[in-house]
Amino acid sequence: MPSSKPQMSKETLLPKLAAHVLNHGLGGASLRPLAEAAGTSDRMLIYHFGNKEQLVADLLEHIAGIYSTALDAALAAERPTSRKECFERILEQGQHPMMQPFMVLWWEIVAGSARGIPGYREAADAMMTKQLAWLETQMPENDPDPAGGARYLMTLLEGTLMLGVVGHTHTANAGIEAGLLASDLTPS
Amino acid sequence: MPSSKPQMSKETLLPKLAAHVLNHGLGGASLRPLAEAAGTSDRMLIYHFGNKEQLVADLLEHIAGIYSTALDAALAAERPTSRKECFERILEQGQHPMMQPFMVLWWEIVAGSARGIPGYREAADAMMTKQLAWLETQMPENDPDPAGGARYLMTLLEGTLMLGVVGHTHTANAGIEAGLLASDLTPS
DNA sequence: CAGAATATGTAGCGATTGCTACAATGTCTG
DNA sequence: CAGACATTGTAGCAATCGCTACATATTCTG
Repeated sequence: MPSSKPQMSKETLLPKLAAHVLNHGLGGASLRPLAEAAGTSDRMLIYHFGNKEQLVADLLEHIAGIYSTALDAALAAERPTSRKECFERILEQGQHPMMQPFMVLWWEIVAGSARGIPGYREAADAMMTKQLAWLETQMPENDPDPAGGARYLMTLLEGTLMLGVVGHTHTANAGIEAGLLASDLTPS
Repeated sequence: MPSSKPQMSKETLLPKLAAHVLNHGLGGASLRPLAEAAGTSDRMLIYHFGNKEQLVADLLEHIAGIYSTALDAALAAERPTSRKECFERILEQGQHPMMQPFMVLWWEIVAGSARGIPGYREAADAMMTKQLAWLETQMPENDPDPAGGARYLMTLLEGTLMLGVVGHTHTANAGIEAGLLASDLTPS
């Protein structure tokens, strides 16, 4: 019998759990469907994580880690030459259909963070911190204020994403056109 | 017996339901607690709204209406003199403790909109449309592009609020400082 | 090999979920 | 007043919830 024991643990479970959560949401997920997606039982999920709250917290931390490594792997080959170009590249990437499940989950994390559900805020904070650091590396080389500029672009980016989610892409686009151009300090 | 019949209906129920939802969330709300908060029974909620999905949709529409009239009543006495002042005023208002329950609910609505839950997107869209129109009336009198400026400020505002929710107020503040000042087209 | 510790299956508990069947009140219209 | 219709209470159903008790298997340790 060459079949070795599956030997489940938190670490082997979390990726499958994360995959399920990305497709079906986090708040509405219950133990039995989660367990089935991970090839185990609710009984074992409680055994490994203690309770559901801890499972969700661990899961959020894991997802934040996934996001972090995804950003590390997404360094652009060539830097943009203006803040506007930088903004548009990143926005395009965030709106890519491949990113959609993650974006849907992201807003759930934001909502959980606002409501103070344990684990949500820490995960959201970590992801934003990571994104900010990443964005700093993507700023135009000749930008006079890369740190401030990255924070500025990030604020605009998050606002644009939110408006997009509620069907106001046009509003954000017009806003970007009216404001970002005027503030693009990048020397041309 | 002078006590007249309460005569419940959708219209008399919705305000009490909205109050409960503002304090306890929308997604996690179940019929029996909602009914108790409204002084009735789950049986009657189903009777009046047909099913829970319709109840939530009606409730969201009602809450959007509340938001709309609140904005109508919140016209500033005097117009700001710069985009930055305009932005800061509105942000301060949005961060007022009184607004907190509404903001918490707002992110839940955004998350529901992203996930495509019926009714959420319509309500979110309506509230953003209303806020945009209101913001246009609050722009500095001498702004060269009130329409575009309002959309620009709104994008920045929503980004700032989101970053604040996840513990990145400092990031948004630095971004505003670095970007909004440079793009303030208002003649001084 | 014996016993301890770890890992897993089976079965179920009490609570809550949205919703319904049925009956009993009203209240309004003819 | 009679009957139609609108409103409401009581009771409960099938499903699902997080979680646990108990027994069994497996693996590690002495």
